[in-house]
Amino acid sequence: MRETTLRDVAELAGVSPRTVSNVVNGYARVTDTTREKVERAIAQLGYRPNVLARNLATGRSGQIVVVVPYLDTPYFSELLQAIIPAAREAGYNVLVDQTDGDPAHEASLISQGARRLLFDGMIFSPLGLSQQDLSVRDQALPLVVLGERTSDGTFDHVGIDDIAASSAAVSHLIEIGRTRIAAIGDQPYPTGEAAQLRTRGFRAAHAAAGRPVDESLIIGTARFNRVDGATAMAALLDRADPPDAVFCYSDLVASGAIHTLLQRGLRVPEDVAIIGYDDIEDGRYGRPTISTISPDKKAIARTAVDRLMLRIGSPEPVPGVELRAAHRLIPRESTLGRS
Amino acid sequence: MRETTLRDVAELAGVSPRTVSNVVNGYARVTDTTREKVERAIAQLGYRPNVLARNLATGRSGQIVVVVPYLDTPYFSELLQAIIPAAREAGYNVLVDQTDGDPAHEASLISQGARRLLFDGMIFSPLGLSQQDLSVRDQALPLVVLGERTSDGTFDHVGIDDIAASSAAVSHLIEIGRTRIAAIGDQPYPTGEAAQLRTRGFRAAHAAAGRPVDESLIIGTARFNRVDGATAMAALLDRADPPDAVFCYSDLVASGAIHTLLQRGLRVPEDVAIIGYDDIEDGRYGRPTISTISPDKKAIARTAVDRLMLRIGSPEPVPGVELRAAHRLIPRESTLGRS
DNA sequence: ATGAAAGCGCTAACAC
DNA sequence: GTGTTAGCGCTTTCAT
Repeated sequence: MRETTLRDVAELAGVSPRTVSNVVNGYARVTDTTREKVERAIAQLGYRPNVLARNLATGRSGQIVVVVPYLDTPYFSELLQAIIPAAREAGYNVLVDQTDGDPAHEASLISQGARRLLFDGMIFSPLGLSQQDLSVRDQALPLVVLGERTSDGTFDHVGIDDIAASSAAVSHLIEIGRTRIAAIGDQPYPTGEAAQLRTRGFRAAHAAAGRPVDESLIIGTARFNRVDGATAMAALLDRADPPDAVFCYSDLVASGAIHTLLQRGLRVPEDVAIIGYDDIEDGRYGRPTISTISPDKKAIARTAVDRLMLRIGSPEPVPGVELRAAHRLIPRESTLGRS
Repeated sequence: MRETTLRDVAELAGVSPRTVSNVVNGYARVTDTTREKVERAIAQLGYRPNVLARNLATGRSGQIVVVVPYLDTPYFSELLQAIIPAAREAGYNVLVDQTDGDPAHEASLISQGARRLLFDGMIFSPLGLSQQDLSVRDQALPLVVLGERTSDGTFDHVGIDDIAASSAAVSHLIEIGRTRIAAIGDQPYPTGEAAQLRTRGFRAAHAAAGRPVDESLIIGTARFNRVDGATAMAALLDRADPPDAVFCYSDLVASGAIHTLLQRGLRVPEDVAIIGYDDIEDGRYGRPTISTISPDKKAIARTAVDRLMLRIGSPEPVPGVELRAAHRLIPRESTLGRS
């Protein structure tokens, strides 16, 4: 059986398609009697607008896509959890894509307009893409970038002040009296901009305290996963002069590091204090609970969606801006011990 | 500037739109010379098909929607992580929706066809919906249901054998010599079908071992989160006769339970052994690592997508079937201790 | 406030 | 193998 169309409704109600459209979309003012007639016809026929047809006619899809490197990384899933309701509130559905951090995949997503018309805008959290790559893109696509990037003026960037946040984390370690502080997660290459900001914060905190940085205590990792943290921590412990505190570039890394420490019979924070980054839910329930930097995810989500809506709605190009969400230091057991 | 259309390409190449369409979609065979001409024109104009127009013409959107209760629950994000690539392989994009377990939201998603045409099919993991509710739905929407449900014949259901899996978990606790085994997570009401299967497995294992079930050791929780596990465990420990083992209905519940135990200075598994369900990544890195039932998530994802593709592709209604993915018991430190 | 009609850009009968 | 053409169902300009 054919689906009932707007035209069917118009016929039954004895009005033109135009009027039905007006009623459905609440555009122009319609007489109450007309509206009622139309609504009765809609109800009677069980009419529901064909979104596909509307999309073609309007040239908009009512969808945005959110691109993250890994969906099963708690930070991203928690962020997505916040983005989806915000987008829905704005009348948009959310498509999700994950790139596995693959630079080629990421590049194709922002350059190719193949799927351009499938979504009206994109919220993108790049991983394998350098700042350079980010600028070679389809300018027509409204874009908001998350994470540790800098806007080149053609898109908005929403993040927290990573250097300040990292510095606060390390300062906290210094304040509780630690003297040999390591960092796990550096990525000193073009696509590692995110990590490098953390490292700069690490250095800044040392400088502020008048402490020298032991470069050998800055450990690189390919990713920010538990296994990376576990491995790096093991390497640190195998040295002659292990650290008494570690700034981990994510809570997952911290979780992995703690795992290694406990497995070797060391105590956290008595022997080694640990602080992470992201404030994922795990960190609040592990043993010990993980001290961390908490980015305001709700604010990030809302800001990103709001800016994207603004871009989508604006006929002229909107200049790209840098937007900072709040963050705060949350000390927990992994630096303060059991209370 | 207007976007270049298929018609522009046809004109430049000196062929009909039909032929261009054929080339783009690889439908009918096209002469090599013609194809080359067309492809050159496409490249020259930077033509890219308008997906919206194609959608309207074909009546299909090339999108499926995956609906889960909570995106930031590791089990679901891990599942989604597996579903997305599987769907992409089949040529589909994935829309994501989360319901917060809200029955009204869930019901509207499967009944209202308002957004029907936005996706060709749905993979749905209901939470607040009873089996009853599930049957009152838009029959036109190809649907695959995940989790602990039963197909009513109009949709497919993909899950694992929850009773057998739960029974295996509890049998494992019995085998390691535990005698007072509790269960955390029961939900003895219409929307708690999932939990009830686990409880049945709990009973089955006791029966198989010729043990009576202490009904007072079956603790209900509203959800399967860490906080629920932590609270329920505390209640169990406050009793005169605490258990020496607990079967938790999810790894998150197990994680919460362990949190409470350690906080009270009890040892896991020496004092209380814990086994969970889901095999989320956290469980492999906590301290202790969590014994669990591991559903084959990749298999679930692939099976669900395959079945959905089959439903979408079939003109006649496809009879709904029950599909079981594999599961296995993974004993870890929370029952076996440190190795 | 409502009607008539022209597309939106593509697909797919139907011919040749 | 390729051209012709009629929609897909809606929005929206232009009249009235």
